[in-house]
Amino acid sequence: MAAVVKPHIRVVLADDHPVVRDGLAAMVNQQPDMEVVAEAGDGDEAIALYEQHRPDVMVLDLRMPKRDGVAVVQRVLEINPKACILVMTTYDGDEDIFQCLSQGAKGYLLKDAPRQEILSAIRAVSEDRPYTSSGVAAKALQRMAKPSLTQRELDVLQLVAQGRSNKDIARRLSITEGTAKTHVKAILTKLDAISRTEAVAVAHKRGLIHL
Amino acid sequence: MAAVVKPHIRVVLADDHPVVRDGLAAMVNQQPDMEVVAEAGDGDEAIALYEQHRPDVMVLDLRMPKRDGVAVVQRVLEINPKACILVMTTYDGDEDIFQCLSQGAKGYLLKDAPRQEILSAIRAVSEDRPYTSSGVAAKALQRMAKPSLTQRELDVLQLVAQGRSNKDIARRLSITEGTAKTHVKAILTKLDAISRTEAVAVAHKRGLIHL
DNA sequence: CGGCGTCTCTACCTTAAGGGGGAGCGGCGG
DNA sequence: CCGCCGCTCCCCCTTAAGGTAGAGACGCCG
Repeated sequence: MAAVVKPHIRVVLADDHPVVRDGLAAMVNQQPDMEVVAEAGDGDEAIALYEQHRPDVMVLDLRMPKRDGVAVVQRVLEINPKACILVMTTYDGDEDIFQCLSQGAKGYLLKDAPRQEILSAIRAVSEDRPYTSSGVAAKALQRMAKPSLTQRELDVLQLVAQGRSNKDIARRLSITEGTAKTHVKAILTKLDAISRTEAVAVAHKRGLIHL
Repeated sequence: MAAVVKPHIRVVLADDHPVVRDGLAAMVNQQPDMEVVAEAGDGDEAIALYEQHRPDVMVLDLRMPKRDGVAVVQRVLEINPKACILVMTTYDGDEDIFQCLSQGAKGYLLKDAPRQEILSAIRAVSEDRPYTSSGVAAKALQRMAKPSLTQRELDVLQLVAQGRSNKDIARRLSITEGTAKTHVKAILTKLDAISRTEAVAVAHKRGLIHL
């Protein structure tokens, strides 16, 4: 076969909802310059299909069974550091998107974006141009200004969100109750919350935790 | 025009994500006996398009801007008590589905359902047969066994989930702090939680509140 | 009408949570 | 090498939260 003048953008989709995959596939396959070559329903499948098909673009849902978007981005970039990954999510408060982008995902997209935006995002990423949904850049700046939680604090926050007491948290993390309180106090300060329950609300809104 | 032997099932879709609407539309329009006649992106639009097109089936997302699924079900059934509504949601813990079903929605569906299930649900509802996603019946029974919260308790719970203190809740609801505590205590008992934070976690898991 | 559930309020008591400090220790980078 | 940061632990103190118990007012339904 001779060289094709206008090669298709080969796309792999990964989303746990069949209806979303169908929607994306319909949109993509309607384009003359795009083609869906595989669809994955969970994180493991996404990685396997990436390796198998080596697509130009991978469209990846952030929340998936077995392995979430962040982990998939990591693994795929290990396989191919030049992989073009477009991360998709439902909620714009998701903290994970920053993790994905800083790890090397080329683009980020909200699921409620209109057709045109989704398609142009795929095109941009396929040409190795970064794409970020409107407003995300602004959010990134806001986020930079706000104090970030340490890993330990995120561990504690997770347990707080489950309704655990300081004593309970201490037991689970093998630390003293006093230390647990210290972490909780740090969390309250950083999230600008008065009570642990408010901290959970704030953290959830910012996408620091997923209930 | 003569009578049609096999009339199409006319469907109106309502979902705030274009990609989901596309997916559903692609699935439905591929069927020889179905047809999407309109698509809505929010609750108000959904009601307007129902009135305008009088479809055989309305597929409705539970969480939508402007007016949520419960309100749309109510309004549409006021317009046409025989309307066939299929409610769709992402999370199976959603308490609202029971409200929709008891209000007269004909079917309930999870968004991560496979193509075949979605299509057969639409067919069932179009023939006025109820359809419920597997496991929902079981959940309904579980739910019946569990104590339900009063409206006032739900009001309090909502504020608790926002991280408000008892005193704050009392002010906002124009009651005394003691009464607020009484309500919170009732909530803790009914949800089988030790602390307010755990109550929020449990309530969120059961879909009693949306953060 | 008489009971039942809801919402309201009360008092007392125990425990957990939050605020304000200080301090030692290990790693990492200037 | 020294300082910064994260993790750990400790003190004391105030306040909020949770447990127990009782009671009055209203509306709904058998």
